[in-house]
Amino acid sequence: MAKVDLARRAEIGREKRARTRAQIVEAGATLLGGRTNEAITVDAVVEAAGVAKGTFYYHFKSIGELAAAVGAGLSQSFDELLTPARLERPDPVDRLSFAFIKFLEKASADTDWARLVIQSSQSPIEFGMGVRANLKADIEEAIAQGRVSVRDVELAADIAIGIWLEVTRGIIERGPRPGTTGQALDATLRALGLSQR
Amino acid sequence: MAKVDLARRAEIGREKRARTRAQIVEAGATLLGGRTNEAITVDAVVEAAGVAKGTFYYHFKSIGELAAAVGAGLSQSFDELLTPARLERPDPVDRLSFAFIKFLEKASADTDWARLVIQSSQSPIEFGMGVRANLKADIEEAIAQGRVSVRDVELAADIAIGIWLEVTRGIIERGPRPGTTGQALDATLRALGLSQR
DNA sequence: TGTCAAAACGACTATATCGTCAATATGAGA
DNA sequence: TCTCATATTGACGATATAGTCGTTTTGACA
Repeated sequence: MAKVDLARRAEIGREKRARTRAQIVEAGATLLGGRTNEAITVDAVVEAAGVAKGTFYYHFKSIGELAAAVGAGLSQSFDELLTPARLERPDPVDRLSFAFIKFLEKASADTDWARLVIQSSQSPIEFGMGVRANLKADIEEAIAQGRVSVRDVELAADIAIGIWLEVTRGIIERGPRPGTTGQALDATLRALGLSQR
Repeated sequence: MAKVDLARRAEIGREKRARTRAQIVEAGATLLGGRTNEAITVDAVVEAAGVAKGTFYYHFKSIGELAAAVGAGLSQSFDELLTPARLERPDPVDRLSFAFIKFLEKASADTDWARLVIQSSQSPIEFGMGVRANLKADIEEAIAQGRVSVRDVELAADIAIGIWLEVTRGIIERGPRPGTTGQALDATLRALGLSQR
């Protein structure tokens, strides 16, 4: 009777499910990044993803849940950009500088990604917090070493994040310019009052 | 026959019109500042303003037109904050510093205003452009005097605006802290590589 | 090739929001 | 008090979007 392997069936299901789900998440990311101010609709998402409406609700309970999934993907892209190089850098300022440059290069190369980050930065609910936590840890370490003139960690984080976000907006708006990345980093380090090691 | 003064009638109308219109604009400003991500609705505006739906459409063609009116009011508040003091300051760095401090103080004192500015900064369509133009003029003058190490005016503007916006977000999020305003200004001047006169 | 559980579909109802318009209210001056 | 141009009202039909659900398709495996 039990001739079918139910576990295998479920696995197949999971794989197919993952493909379609990825389509929807990608469409959602594009729409979320490109919106001006009005909210995105389920109809717009399913049209962009090329799936039926029922399929959307099979995968997500609401647009909010989709947005959360997009945010999770964004978090992952940040981690992938950073994690490998973080461990091998003992100096907090090196880590901070590396991340700053890396993110800015990514934004220059992938405008859609940049738009999405900018949009997501509006709601600091979950995604931006991880990045900020890393940044704050680096700054705190540098402060402890007496190398930062801005004493308030939160303020220092705001300064670095603010410069990064607005420079990224500039790249989106006016395109990447040679030298911008390095100059932006230098400006940020000066702003924090960082003395070289 | 012509016993009524038509011009006077029209004036009365204009006054009453202005009052109701102001109510709607104020409600719109609150909603636009407080929104998370979904678009605001006409129904929400009329409820907040305490007027009927028809009244909204009597004054505005759409939500977009209301948003434009709110943006115009915001522009005006910036000008009022600045203009009187701008003319009597010959030094561009003084002007820039004054504006930076003034805006930050205003944001600390009036959180609703700050929220609205943050939200409006997303769409650099018209409102933010005036502020940016002033800022760029000041920076350009300082660059011409050889006092700024960041040579790209657009980048310099992005840096100053970025710091201001994110510090303002911090104030909204975590409340104003003593010393933040001055430290943020110092950091901005360092970021731009400004040497004192 | 047939089976079947998971996945996808899309038509449908419910609800929200838009935008209109005929009717009513307002209020300064005659 | 009456007039009337202007402003305000809110019910209404039109449209857009949300969310449901019975039906159909898919595809690995027996």
